[in-house]
Amino acid sequence: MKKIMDFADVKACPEQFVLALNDTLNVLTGKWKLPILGSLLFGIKRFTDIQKNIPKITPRMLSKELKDLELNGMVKRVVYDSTPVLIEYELTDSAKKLSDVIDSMLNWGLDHRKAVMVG
Amino acid sequence: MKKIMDFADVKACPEQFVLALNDTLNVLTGKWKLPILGSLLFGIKRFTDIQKNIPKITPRMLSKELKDLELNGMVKRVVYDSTPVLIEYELTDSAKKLSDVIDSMLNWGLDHRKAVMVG
DNA sequence: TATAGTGCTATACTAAAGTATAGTTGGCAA
DNA sequence: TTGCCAACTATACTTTAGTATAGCACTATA
Repeated sequence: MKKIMDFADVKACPEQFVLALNDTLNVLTGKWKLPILGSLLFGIKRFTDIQKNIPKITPRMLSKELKDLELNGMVKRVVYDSTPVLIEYELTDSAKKLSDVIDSMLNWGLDHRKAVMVG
Repeated sequence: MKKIMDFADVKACPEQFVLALNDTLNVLTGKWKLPILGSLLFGIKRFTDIQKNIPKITPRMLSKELKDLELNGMVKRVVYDSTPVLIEYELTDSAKKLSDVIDSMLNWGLDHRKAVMVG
């Protein structure tokens, strides 16, 4: 996997900051991460529930992205050993706190649109 | 160009919010946008100055990204009709305000790292 | 026995993002 | 007149991201 960012040469920015920023961008970018996080914000969901919220996603991508989000501590995968086996996905506390970041992105985006309109 | 996000089916989120969030992500994602913005945060720069700050970027990518950032109202390109012709790049006011967003991303990233370490 | 639902995986593909390398235009300095 | 600097552009390429389509293992229901 290639790193999205490479700040190695922007000396003024300490490495831990680069890494932290990198982490944040990584859990937000790509076509499907925000929709998935958005779907899970409304509560615990199963694979097919998320698919219903995001009809255009393929099972391959949903599976891949959920794995990725799990690896990055954004999503908890809970397996119920019932018949049939049920699997639930839920956001971690950390992931829930992302909404503050999203708010600030949203507000900047709205302001920026206004600024660009006015020119 | 393909859209990065497609929230069309996450009904709860009004379109203007989707667009604004989309805009914010678009000016942040990709391998080089943050390094370039970071370089310009330290002041007005010329093409080769930015290249010196970010040695690994190719002129093709720098040119492409600067155009993109200009189109998105993040960067102003000023041409001095001197000999030789000088060209300067500087951040717009809107772009400077991005540092608040970046701060919030940074803080979330730092917290998240701690949370994941402990977890 | 056939069909359908759940939670996926496999294979093959296209499209977008990024890299490598060379070349251009124009002036200028040695 | 050779070579260099600035600010790029052109072409070809590789890598990563995302899509399309099919199928599997298991169980329940008709």
